[in-house]
Amino acid sequence: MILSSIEDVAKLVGVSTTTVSRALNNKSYVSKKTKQKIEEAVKELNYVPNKVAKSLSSKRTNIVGVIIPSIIDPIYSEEINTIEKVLKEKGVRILLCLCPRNSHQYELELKNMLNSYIDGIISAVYDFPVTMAEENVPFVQLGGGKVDYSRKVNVITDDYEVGQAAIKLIEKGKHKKVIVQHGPLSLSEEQDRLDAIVYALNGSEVNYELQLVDQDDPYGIEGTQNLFKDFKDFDVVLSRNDQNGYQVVLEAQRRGIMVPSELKVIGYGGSQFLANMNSPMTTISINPSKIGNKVAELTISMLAEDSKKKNQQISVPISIIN
Amino acid sequence: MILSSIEDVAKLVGVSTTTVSRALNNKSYVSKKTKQKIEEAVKELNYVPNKVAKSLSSKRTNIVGVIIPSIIDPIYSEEINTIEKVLKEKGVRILLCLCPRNSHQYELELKNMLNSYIDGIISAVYDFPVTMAEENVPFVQLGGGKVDYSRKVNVITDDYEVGQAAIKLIEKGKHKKVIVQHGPLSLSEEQDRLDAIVYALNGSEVNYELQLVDQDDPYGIEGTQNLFKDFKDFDVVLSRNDQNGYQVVLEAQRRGIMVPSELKVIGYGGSQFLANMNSPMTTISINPSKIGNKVAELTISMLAEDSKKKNQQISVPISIIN
DNA sequence: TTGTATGCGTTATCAA
DNA sequence: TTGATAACGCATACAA
Repeated sequence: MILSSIEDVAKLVGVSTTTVSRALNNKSYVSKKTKQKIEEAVKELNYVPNKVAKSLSSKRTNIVGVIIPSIIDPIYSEEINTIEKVLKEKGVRILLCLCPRNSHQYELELKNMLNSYIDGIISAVYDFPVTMAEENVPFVQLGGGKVDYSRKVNVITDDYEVGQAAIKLIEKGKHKKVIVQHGPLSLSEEQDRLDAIVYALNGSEVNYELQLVDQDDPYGIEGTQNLFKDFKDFDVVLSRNDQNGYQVVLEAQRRGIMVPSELKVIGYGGSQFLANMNSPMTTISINPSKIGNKVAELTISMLAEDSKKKNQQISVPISIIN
Repeated sequence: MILSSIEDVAKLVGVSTTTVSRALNNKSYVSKKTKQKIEEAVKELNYVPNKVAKSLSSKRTNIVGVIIPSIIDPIYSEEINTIEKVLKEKGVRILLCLCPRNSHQYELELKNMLNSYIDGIISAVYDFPVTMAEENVPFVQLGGGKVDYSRKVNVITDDYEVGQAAIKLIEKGKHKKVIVQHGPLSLSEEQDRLDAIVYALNGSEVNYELQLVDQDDPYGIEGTQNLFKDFKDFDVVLSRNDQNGYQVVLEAQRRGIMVPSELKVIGYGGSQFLANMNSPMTTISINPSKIGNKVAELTISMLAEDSKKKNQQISVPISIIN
């Protein structure tokens, strides 16, 4: 494809590229006459400024990298959906990068993004110490359950709140045994949330057991099989996410177990997608759209200020979906 | 953030930038000695080549723009998931752009992407005549039901197949009335698929009615309400997508209608996400992961060949999920 | 095997 | 109000 450059426009009008640049960017004074001529030439040549060149000069791309572990998970879909829309309004676009939580791929991805096309990073993958690379870019941590002061900006869901919500949903003395599902505890996010939940459960004398569920089980199928295979006599499941909760409900129904009367299933997530599935579980919603909104706002302000000093830790309140 | 440039490396080693460039890109011969020195300097300075500069010079970004109407829809999530992974292996990254099907936003988005950061476009939004802009970029049409020869590369689901599959699922003479859901017919994709289905239904003397469902009803809630409000005595629903199908099943169950014995619900889509929801509907799966794979492959080959001449229209077969 | 000069398209600085 | 020149960081043609 042959594209016209600013020089083509300049030649056509008979001015310098400087003048064209000024006219198009409304910098300093350009006479109305030449400005008009330039605009005509732009149309005639179908000229569009080359953003790569612009970026090389300005050191700005108006692109942010977004790193998430999965786009299949409706929580992330919903967050990304909001983030993209809000950022777009501000002329910021997103470079999407899928990266497992615990892999060394992350460092590569990060390094790849740095010194490249991005003005900042939004990442839901943060289970690593802050690297030097990361340190020098506007970085927004998307999600997590504990404020991480080593990172400049976090938008989290307070694990303590989650624990307290869980204990409120589990009426004391009424249940025999709670199964608490969790992902691999090598991931700080998993460990933190589990800690908060266990803390809450211990505080209210509830009998519970832990179930480790695999990371690579996006639909909660395997976790559910194992739940019913490995555990007995439970009447509450605090599932790792709504997908797992949904499957637990399905399996319970297959086995003729009434939900929630005989088995209470508590989900975690609260994406609109699963909320509309009408599963008889109760869900602790992290309000993904709100999180997305906050993340986008903070990203915008970080980019605008061009000062990486301002630390902000924001916790988006949870809510309960029945 | 202060980044080191190729010149910093060159100075440190005491060679020219040309030599450094050659050493790092393995072009022509560089003595082992200097090469080693350069590598050390790179490490010391934590040098990473600036991709923007690289792109300005090479006219290549290794980024493709991906335009889809929604990331909430699991069909697109699943496609994007595959596309991102396959492209990543080849060093290609994706700029994600959400854009409604029928809005004029599309032209803006397209223009915005052109002359900017992308080597090509993958788009599930194609309900417009081919614009001049689009014409000059490697363009892959993601989805659709009819080969569109005006576009260079399509990966589609053959509407005819869909119609034939539908008619096979609707046993002749056994059903009273089929409701065929469809989106706004101003969208060619909707019109084409409906045509194919109607053609199939007419050919087998099945009684049917059409229901227009809103585009902005991502979970199929409203469409389902209207279905039961506006139509009577139907015993098959050919839903617009799995989300609608799922909701129809839910509402039927609420009303005490047995699915599928009293009401047969046929979904369309076949994302793993919904397939795992265990809804008693039958789904015509377009096999989104396969589509994503094909799209990614074709994209890679288009970019590699750097020749936009080769037209390819590929139809990914459907399958039935029970 | 290495270096010089030039170009990629734009913006900013300094002059006129 | 306009223009010449340098700079952004890298790659390549041409020389040496």
